[in-house]
Amino acid sequence: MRDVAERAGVAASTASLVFSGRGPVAETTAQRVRSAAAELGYVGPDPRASSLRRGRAGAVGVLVEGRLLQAFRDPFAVAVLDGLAQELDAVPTGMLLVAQPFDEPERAMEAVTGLAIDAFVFSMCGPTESPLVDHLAARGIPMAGTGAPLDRRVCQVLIDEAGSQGDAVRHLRSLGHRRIGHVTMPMRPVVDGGPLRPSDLDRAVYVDSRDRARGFLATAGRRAPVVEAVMPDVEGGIAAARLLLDVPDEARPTAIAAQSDLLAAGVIQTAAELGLRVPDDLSVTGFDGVSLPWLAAPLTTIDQHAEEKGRALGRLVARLLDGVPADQIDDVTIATDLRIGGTTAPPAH
Amino acid sequence: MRDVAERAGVAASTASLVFSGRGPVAETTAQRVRSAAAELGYVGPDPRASSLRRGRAGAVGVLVEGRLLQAFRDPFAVAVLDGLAQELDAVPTGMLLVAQPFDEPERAMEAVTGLAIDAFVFSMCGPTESPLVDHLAARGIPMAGTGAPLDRRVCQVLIDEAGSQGDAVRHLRSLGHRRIGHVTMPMRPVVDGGPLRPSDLDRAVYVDSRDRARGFLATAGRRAPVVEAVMPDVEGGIAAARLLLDVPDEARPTAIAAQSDLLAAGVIQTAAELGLRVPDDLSVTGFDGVSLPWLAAPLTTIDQHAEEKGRALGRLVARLLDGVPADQIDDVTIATDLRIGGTTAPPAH
DNA sequence: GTTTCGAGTCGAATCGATTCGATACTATCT
DNA sequence: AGATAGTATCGAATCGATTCGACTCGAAAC
Repeated sequence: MRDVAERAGVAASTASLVFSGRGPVAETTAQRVRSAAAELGYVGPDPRASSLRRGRAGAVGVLVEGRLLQAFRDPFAVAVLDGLAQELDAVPTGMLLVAQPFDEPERAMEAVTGLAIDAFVFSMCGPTESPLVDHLAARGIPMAGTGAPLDRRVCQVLIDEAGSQGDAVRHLRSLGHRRIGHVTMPMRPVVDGGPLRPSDLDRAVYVDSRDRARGFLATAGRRAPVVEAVMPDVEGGIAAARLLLDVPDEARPTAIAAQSDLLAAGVIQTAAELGLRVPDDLSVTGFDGVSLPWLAAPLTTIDQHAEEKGRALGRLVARLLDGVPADQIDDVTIATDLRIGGTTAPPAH
Repeated sequence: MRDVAERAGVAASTASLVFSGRGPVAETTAQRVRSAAAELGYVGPDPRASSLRRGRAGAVGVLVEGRLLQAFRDPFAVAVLDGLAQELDAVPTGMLLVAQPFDEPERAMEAVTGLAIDAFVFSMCGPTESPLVDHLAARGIPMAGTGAPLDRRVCQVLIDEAGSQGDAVRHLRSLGHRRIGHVTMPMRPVVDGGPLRPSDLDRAVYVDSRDRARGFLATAGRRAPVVEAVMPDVEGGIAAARLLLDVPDEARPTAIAAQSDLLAAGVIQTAAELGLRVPDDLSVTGFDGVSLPWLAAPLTTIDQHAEEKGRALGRLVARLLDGVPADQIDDVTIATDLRIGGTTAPPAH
């Protein structure tokens, strides 16, 4: 920029004003600077230097737990991210993906340590605690999340997990179902899956799965069968559903409430494999309210307005970037809606 | 850092050596510096300053065309990104998402202008040209892509689009199919969709869709019916398939080659709606080779090894970051494989 | 005819590290 | 003892902008 300024016959500070657009510059001077820049092939201030001086990097970190491939397999995760992107785009601020492998969480630390970011987002509900929080707090980087990590330094966008899951179960009960099963998402980064006892919930580190399971038990009864999926995807739903459905008729639930739409899709597929018709022989509810155009019938589900959730998160981040201290920002709660589709009906008998 | 150095009784340069780990420092000195840092609550060098001095930002830009929600709906896109992330994680380098809305492509320019990045990746095959290329080249930022933008300053990871699509068609022909239809991805950012004439291909800006269509026509015959989908997703496939299948029996193709697995899923769904059995009444091939666990039968498809493609891209980026000039790096071509599943069979009559 | 004002410009300080060459000191070898 | 090598540390220059207060100058106000 120094060269450009020299060539235009102005001080470097004036050239800076031309490029940044703040401060008064005569139009003729600006022209001269711009043409000097063009002649020298200068394409604008170096973002690195600009970022140092301004104290702004123009990007926020976004944590992705596990592998991208797996994290983004869920349309819900992507929808939240999309909403977040919409709001951040207006700031404007970029999104810097930070991977946190399940097997070596400290990798995320190393990555974050060297990254120039203005804020950090835990966009998916991950573990209740994270070493990142202390580090970021020490660096003065504000944080936002959706339920986790549980720390008052992290601003949250929440939903009523337990209550919403209860809504789904109440819908099933109102249809007449009494034997209702539950398929949960994993309760921690790596799980074996399989039947879950109520007491197991106390060791959960993923609050969303845990609280939904609690909501389920509170509404369906503490003896209702609960199975934890190994992964929160269709395959996970298939495997979990087999445990619930591949049993003698009299023991089989007449309805299954799954903790996500993807899991519900797996349940539906397993039902088909076992010759059970949905909703005639088995009612299925999901959770999330994402679009799954490949399902034959629209899913009965709890719509948690993923995109809006992401936007709310983005607005929180925008306020944090504006300098509002985290402790002056109230957590936001998004309302959820029971959306009745074609996968629930009264039980056959 | 100055304060930390002072407190530890060393020069700032020595403290820097302690934190960066390069250069010899006596263990006792290092200890002193570290404990001084701990006492002062210093958590390491400011990435912004470090980035300015070192000339490295520790992040690469990744272009996302359109909205995240839509771009990441395709597991193929995510798988490529995942492979990319794997390699970049080893560098290590973060991924900075840069959105390029269909309606205002210049937004991407503004975003990129202010971002500190060391390289740029066009991970999905986008338009043949992009204004970003000139800008990034001027800033000396190396670029890599998968087929687009077509510019010798952009290193490419490619597949044989036309030949691979031809493989799928040859498979169908070898089964005895003679009336074969084709469902293409969009040929430009915004399209109306619908029947496509061979001459339309000359106006395409997405090279992958175009070349696959050319490969199709070369193998299936230039009069074979081709329909362009409005979006490269399941819904797009459904709508396109209706145009091909909802016709009198004698005009209906006995097989459809889709340009992506998602489109193929849409074709299969439409077939079901119309009472056509797959593969008995209609054979369907996809393209990509991604995992779609919600499909009843495994799809016959062209596996283009998405994750490996992403990793190859990542390795290219790693070399560029190592300082190898773009013109010294040869384009990489990934081999594709025809993977025969349960959606193709000889025609009924 | 002075004062006041504001637009436009500039110089210098600053953001917070990294790096290079110089220097001091210790250990090893002849 | 003197040369040689190697280790540890330091000072100063540098990366490339941004920002603040000071300054100039012409026009408007009194």
